Amino acid sequence: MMNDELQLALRIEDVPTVRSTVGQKLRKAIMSGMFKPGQRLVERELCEMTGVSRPTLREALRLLEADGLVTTVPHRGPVVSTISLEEAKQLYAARGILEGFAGRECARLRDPDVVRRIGSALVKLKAAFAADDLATALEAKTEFYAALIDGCQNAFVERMLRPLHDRITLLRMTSMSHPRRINKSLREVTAIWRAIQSGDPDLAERCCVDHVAAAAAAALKMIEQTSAEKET
Amino acid sequence: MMNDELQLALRIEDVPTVRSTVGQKLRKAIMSGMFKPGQRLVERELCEMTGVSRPTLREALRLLEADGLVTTVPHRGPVVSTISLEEAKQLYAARGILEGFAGRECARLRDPDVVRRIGSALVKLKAAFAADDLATALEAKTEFYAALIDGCQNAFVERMLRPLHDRITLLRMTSMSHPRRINKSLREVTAIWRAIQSGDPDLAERCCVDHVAAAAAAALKMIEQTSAEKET
DNA sequence: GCTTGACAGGTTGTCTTACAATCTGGACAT
DNA sequence: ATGTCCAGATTGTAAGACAACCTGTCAAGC
Repeated sequence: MMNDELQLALRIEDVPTVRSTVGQKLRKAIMSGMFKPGQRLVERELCEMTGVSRPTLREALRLLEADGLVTTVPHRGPVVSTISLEEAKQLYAARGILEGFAGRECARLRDPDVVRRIGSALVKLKAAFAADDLATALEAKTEFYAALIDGCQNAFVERMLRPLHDRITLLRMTSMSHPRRINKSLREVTAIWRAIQSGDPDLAERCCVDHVAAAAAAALKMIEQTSAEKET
Repeated sequence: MMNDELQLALRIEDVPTVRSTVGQKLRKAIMSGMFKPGQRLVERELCEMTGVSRPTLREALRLLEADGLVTTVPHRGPVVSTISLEEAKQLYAARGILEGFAGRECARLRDPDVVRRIGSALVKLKAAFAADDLATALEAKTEFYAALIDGCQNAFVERMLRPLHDRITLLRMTSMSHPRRINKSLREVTAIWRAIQSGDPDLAERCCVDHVAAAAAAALKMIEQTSAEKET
């Protein structure tokens, strides 16, 4: 007989309820820039767009709220979350801690499957970079992080890290960060991979932390620049 | 004129909407052991208990679900979350990372107010321990952690760490951990405080990590014991 | 006896409608 | 220009309803 918990876990993943579907749809809409940070999300409009009722839509909004993607102001309704410079710093700091741990654990466990996934994501990333294909590069990077996060074998870290990544892509929406950093970034993620492959936890953690720190520096610089322009 | 964001932040905190009130009520009910892990939460019963309508209640449940306090199985409804031994390990690991960071940051920033709050929580804890007053001791410990979490000045870490603590008290509900560890625990938190007070980030981090590791060891032992008894 | 299948009851998932409380923006008066 | 107040718009919440689905029971068949 099947393990009860496993059975439940599968069911939770597999059964797509309307609210989770709508939640995913809205999440994509926000992260693709269709809804911009600071924009109000009027419930009735969203209902018409998605074709669901208000109660269901509101439940879906709670999911996004929990991930920090939208902020609901009482009696004013949901708004796509904005982020201040200070908060952005904290966001990257938090990501650095967790991703450092993920890297360390990947190197410690050295699961062949994980190593393979990270490697293939890297190959794809390099190819996309060489071909100047930014869309594919973004996709490859997503795969890279997904493998890294899976690889640390910690459901809690996973559940915390995914929203942070989402928030960061949302942040990029604000700051329109140009991926000119891609070359340096490529070297950094390659270093992470090597450290994991060679099973060096300390090095892997350091590489991850450094990588996030570098990304943070670039992103924050961009934000400062943007907000400085706004002042003018 | 008041800063817009601050104004919003205050409003979000201050205006108690029915759903957040109900959410808090349910949270307390779960964490006080009124609802036990694994127990089904029938929506209509909860409606009658809290006196709110089903849509509102369901939104409140989404909040708890986001914190991991309840797990909603499609077409079966919400259940108070249970935790396996493996998950408990991951939970403590995640807490260790974040709390280590919190300790490090507290020591680095050395905010006088934070140091004071931690100190007074410790005094209260020691007094409660001496008087064998477990309720007050628990309260003091909550204050201690609250100060530590506030002190790291990172909203994201805060938002991640609080649910973890909630989950751990829920876990204690399962394993009925006797606080025999309190003496050792007291020494550990005192060490954390000293490290923070003396402004030694590395030491503070290590103390926090050790403290969580010790708590984890005790709790996991208890869980293993409990589940072993269950087998019989 | 054990497994399989169908049935009944209960619960959730979702929709519809409705209305009070509150916010927002603008007209108006000072 | 500033403050006040009103009307429109939107959210917060309630109530009722029904289909889909799960669970456990009970009978039929191997």
